[in-house]
Amino acid sequence: MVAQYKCIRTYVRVCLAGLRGGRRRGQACPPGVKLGYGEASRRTRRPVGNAAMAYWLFKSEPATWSWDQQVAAGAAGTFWNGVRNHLAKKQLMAMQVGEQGFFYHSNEGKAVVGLVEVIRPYYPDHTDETGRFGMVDVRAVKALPRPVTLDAIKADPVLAEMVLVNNSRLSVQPVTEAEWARVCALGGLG
DNA sequence: GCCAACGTTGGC
DNA sequence: GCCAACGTTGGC
Repeated sequence: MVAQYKCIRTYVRVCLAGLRGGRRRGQACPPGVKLGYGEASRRTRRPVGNAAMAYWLFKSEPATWSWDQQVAAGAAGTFWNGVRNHLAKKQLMAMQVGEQGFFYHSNEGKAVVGLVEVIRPYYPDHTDETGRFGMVDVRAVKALPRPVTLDAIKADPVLAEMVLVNNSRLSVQPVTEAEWARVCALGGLG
């Protein structure tokens, strides 16, 4: 295995490049190779042993981009472009691959209709001429059996602190674990 | 760096 | 379609 590389240094460099992400090379680093400490933190940019997952909410006007379109995009997902607000950008930048978010229909519908998963971390938004904003890729995970309406969210004391209630204009929002569980329950999941 | 004017979002 | 809330812009 190692012999295919000119030397062990080249081999380790290739492995590290794979770990840093960017494009997947299709091959994990073979076992038995010590990459040294810091591997996990390089992978996740989070302290080792802290696997806390964050939750999010993505707003979209169905006339612009609907849940049905998101579902149709399938496992390959789509980029979530168009964010032009620095607070929303901050949320996008904090997202980790594998984290989930609500898909919320604003204007028409006004309800959480499904769950999405982040499948690519923050990278530049090619539709932003200023070059200041970025985006992530998301894919549809599943629809809520029962959409959770804004009215239902506002009526629920557990959800009184949701950003959706208090700063409804923010297009990408953080969601607490308790809020996540509650909305999922109201939607007929879990 | 303040702040008025303006534009946009999104609930109603 | 109205308008409150919020963010951005640009003159000073």
